[in-house]
Amino acid sequence: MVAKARTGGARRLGPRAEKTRLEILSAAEELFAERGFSDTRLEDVAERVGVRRAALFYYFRDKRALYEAVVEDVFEGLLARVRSALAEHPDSLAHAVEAAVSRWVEYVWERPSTAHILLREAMRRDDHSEAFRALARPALDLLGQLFADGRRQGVFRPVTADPFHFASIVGGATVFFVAGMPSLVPDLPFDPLSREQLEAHRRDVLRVTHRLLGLPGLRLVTESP
Amino acid sequence: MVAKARTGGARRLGPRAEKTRLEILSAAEELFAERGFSDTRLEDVAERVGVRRAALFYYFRDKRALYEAVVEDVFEGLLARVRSALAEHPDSLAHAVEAAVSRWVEYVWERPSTAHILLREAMRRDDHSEAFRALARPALDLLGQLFADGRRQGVFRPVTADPFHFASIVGGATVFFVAGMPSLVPDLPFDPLSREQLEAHRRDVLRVTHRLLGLPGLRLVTESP
DNA sequence: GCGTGTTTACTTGCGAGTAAGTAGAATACT
DNA sequence: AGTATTCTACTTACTCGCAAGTAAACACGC
Repeated sequence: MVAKARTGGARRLGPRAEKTRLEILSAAEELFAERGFSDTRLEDVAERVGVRRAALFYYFRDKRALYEAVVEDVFEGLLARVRSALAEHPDSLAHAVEAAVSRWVEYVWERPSTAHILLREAMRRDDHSEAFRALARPALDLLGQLFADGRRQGVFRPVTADPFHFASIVGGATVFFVAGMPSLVPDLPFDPLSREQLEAHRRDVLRVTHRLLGLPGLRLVTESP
Repeated sequence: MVAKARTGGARRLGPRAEKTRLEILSAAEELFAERGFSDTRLEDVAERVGVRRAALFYYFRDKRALYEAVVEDVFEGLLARVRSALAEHPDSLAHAVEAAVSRWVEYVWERPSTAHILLREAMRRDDHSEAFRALARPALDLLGQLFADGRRQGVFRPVTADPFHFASIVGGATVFFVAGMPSLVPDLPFDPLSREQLEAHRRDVLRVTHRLLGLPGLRLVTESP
């Protein structure tokens, strides 16, 4: 029986090849983020890597599989980041939430594909990527748990602090700030994605967090003078 | 000289035909919103209307022109709505802003295509639709003017109340609430787009508005007991 | 029998996926 | 060591299907 699946998926790769694979992944991440799935030409991905289109099929079964790999990569990083932020403050829920929100904002800013791809995935009416669901589920559970704890402990506003609405606002705000506003408002006197503006955004989002959850008497950790 | 442009654009239409044109526009609005430009098949638009695909070209020059028409339609409505809300409170900026935010949330909720299409337009890296820019510009000017007034009158927080960041948060939150969350969190125990949840969202967004602008001592108009 | 609205039946181009071939490195064989 | 063989990482050159756009014919009211 000669190898049936000559093409695509998991196989052992030499170190050289592993590098190309990562380059493909990263080129694809940028393009999928910028243009979305359908408007991304594999031709263009290949060109960025400096390789022929057909080479992509050596590493990934098809376009979809490449996309899924990208999604997985991006969201795994995100979830890990938020988790680690929460873990930094095991004693204070309020501080943990602040840290998590802060890190969320930073991650999205550092890797803007996150914002674009998250938005694109969120807008799909048909079913999501395998990869996406695999990460969305635990993320939501985490959030749910957090709110349950926060309300039980009396740290969060009793009734109106709701994970769903909180996530809409904080999630939406940052994702839109990074992925939407810059192109929406094209000729600004400042760079909307500069470090400075990021800090302004984070400050606002923390204020909002504070207000929505009703965190009692917390000075914002990163508030500027 | 026989008619050169047999196809597309502006022409006088009988009342019957005007109706079909509107049906096409509305079917296209839904599909473009759901799937985006590239993933929308004119075939499907036609089918919804109960007409053959080729008929669309009688009313619109090409796919792009149809899309532009949809965008124009949606955003004109939005801008008008917000303008009229502002006009309702010529004496109090604070109330005017609250009304505008409230109406914005409602409009997006009533016509969710707004959220989807706005997001899709905002994510484009290439240049926007003619129709979109034509509406974005005055909307932004309006916002800028509003903030200038608000700060001059001392109604808004002096330094940190910035139109760009404010729009990121309030705009992003609502748009994401309507267009993103429902599919992001698929099996919720409640309908995220019910009237009830809308009210919860609006309440939160007004709180956020209040906090970000530093509106002095305003009881939220729609706060529930 | 003429314009307005709609159809059927094409053309065309583009982009995903495939098949087969190949240079060169790695490994095996004597 | 030197030659043969196999594998790895690609390339070139196709196929194939789909969806936009076009041309010409056609229905139906006036």
